[in-house]
Amino acid sequence: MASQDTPLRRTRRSLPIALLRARETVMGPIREMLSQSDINEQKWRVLRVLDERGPTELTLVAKEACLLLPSLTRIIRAMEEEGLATRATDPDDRRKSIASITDTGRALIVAHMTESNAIFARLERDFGHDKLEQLLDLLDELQTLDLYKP
Amino acid sequence: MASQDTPLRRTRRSLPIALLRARETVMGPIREMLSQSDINEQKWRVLRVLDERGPTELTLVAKEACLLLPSLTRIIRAMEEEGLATRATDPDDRRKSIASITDTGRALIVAHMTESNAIFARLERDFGHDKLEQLLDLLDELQTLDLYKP
DNA sequence: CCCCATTGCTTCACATGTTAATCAATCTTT
DNA sequence: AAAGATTGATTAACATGTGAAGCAATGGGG
Repeated sequence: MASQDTPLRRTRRSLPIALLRARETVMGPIREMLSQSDINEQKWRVLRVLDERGPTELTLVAKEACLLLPSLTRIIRAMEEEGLATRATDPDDRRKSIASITDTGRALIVAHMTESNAIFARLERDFGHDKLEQLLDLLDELQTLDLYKP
Repeated sequence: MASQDTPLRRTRRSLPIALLRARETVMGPIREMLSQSDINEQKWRVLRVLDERGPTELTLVAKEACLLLPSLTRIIRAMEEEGLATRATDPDDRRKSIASITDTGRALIVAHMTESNAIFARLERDFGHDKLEQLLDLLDELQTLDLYKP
């Protein structure tokens, strides 16, 4: 019984948990939106990267979409089969594979753009423009830290 | 070719991506620490919840540890087999299952507490105490929003 | 008491996350 | 140019994420 009277770790606000919950708040509505198209959050991120950057090598797609390469390998294969993306070998370095979005993929973005914009408009309205910018600034700066043991 | 010259969506800072990257920055060192004990991030979260709250019903554990119940079912089963947690049926409501941490589980927390504290100390030192508090405030407030379609 | 909706949890099926191993292409070094 | 190291990507194995279905226990009306 003594073991549950004295937690070994102080109860305090946990940044990892706060980040998880905040993500859930923002992504919940996005996931709901995407569920109407048999597409998920990861494919949506890849689509947007390919749309914004044009043909892009997989390593960079993974970095931009916050995916590990093994995950991206599977996802991009599925997206090829669904006609959302195509791939080609980089002629200058045949190790590299370069992915591109298709017109079908673009159509999918178009189909969801209005609602996606509406979700972020609600975020900006309810949270406040300045606080949102402030939050993005803090998160951007946090990303630059290196917390691994010195 | 025209299709890749005109991204359909403006390139702008993405909150979902920023949250993912920030999480990676913070959790990377934690994962590295835990990898020395055959324990992962999820089990670590569950351990901490059980340590801080004492015996807790699974639904609440899931909420606190940011896990869905199907995931928790598997994780807690593994933790039982590893001797990190125990379970019992709530006598007042036999649908509920109440989980508790074991001494072995507590020992695991003790084993990592120094390094865990060091990681968060580096975070506070490099990021700044005030900015960290500010970030936590913003994230806490973000969590309270409801962005689902009205 | 019985129907029946609800709650708490589990199971299932499939997708992604993660690490390590593997492989081919490329680069470095000699 | 050959040996060794590195890079880009895939595969494999196992864990978690996720939505839907299922099941037992509970709680309300009628």
